[in-house]
Amino acid sequence: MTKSNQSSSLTLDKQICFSLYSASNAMGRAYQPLLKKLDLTYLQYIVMMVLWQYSTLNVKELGSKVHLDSGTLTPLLKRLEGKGLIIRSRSKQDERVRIITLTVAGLNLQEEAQQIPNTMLCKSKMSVEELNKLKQACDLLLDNLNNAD
Amino acid sequence: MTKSNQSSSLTLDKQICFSLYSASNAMGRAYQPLLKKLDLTYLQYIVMMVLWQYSTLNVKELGSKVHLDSGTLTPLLKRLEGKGLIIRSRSKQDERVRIITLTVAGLNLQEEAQQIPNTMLCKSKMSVEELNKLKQACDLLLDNLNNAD
DNA sequence: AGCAAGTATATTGTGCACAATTTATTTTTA
DNA sequence: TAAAAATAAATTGTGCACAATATACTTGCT
Repeated sequence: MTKSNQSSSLTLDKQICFSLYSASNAMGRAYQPLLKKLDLTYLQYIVMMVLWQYSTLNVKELGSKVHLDSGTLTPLLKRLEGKGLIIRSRSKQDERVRIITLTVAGLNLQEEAQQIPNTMLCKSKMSVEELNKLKQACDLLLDNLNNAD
Repeated sequence: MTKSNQSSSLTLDKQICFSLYSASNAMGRAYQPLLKKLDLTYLQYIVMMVLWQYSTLNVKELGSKVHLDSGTLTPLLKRLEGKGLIIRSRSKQDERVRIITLTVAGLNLQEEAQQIPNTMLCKSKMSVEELNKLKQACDLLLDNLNNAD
């Protein structure tokens, strides 16, 4: 009576999460040469994208959109401020709240980013249909894990 | 003639890669309470899993299995050695090569990890079929990005 | 043999992620 | 209205990821 070689055995090739993790790392590496031209990291690019869409947000609103907290965002936002892409001001109504606003330079950077999604689509060598199925599965998993029992 | 609201517009909800990235982060967070009992991080758990399967490997072989290089693995392996789970010896034939071997304590840890895959399966609230499709899509994407033009 | 090229691992430096704690401010409630 | 609870953001400390470089050793070439 042995426990090995069952369906849930501890071998790397059966680990769904490890495939997810490796694909996510590979994705980050694939973005890097494209983002180098904009002098952004992947997460900085994501945060800029949120700001291109919403113009102004506080740290909590931003964090809920990107699923990250101030421990990650505060130093990142300081770096974006250092590059002159955003301004970190405080709310007059509630002094606890940091308001993040795009600068003109930050807004103008959007133009340089226009080609990135299509370039990444090509790199993936997958169809839009396949990728959308992948996205839906990831979104479902994220939801299920975040709303745990 | 505006560029906004095209199919490849720069909005977060259309980013497949961001869903992948967020799901991968959420996965790591979900593992953490389970791995805390073994005093392992997610990547340490993955490396131990490879060693439970192969018993002994050098850094390059290990790196090719987990898709990571010595910059990530060397400090991680030193930590596992510090916990008494592995031994980092050198090859007699080729002094450049580090040979990683399980200790008895490292081998015995496998038993405590047996329930983790099933616990994670429950947390995902997804079917094995859905998860396998997700895994296949991730594996394909990883392959396509790694074997770039 | 001697040296150039190649290989395996280690090191360095930057930037996430995240848990845990702290600080500052606001709101609630006794 | 003063203390308690709640909230927003910042800080601290650990451990990845990864590019770039360095070190040490081995192999191939002449």
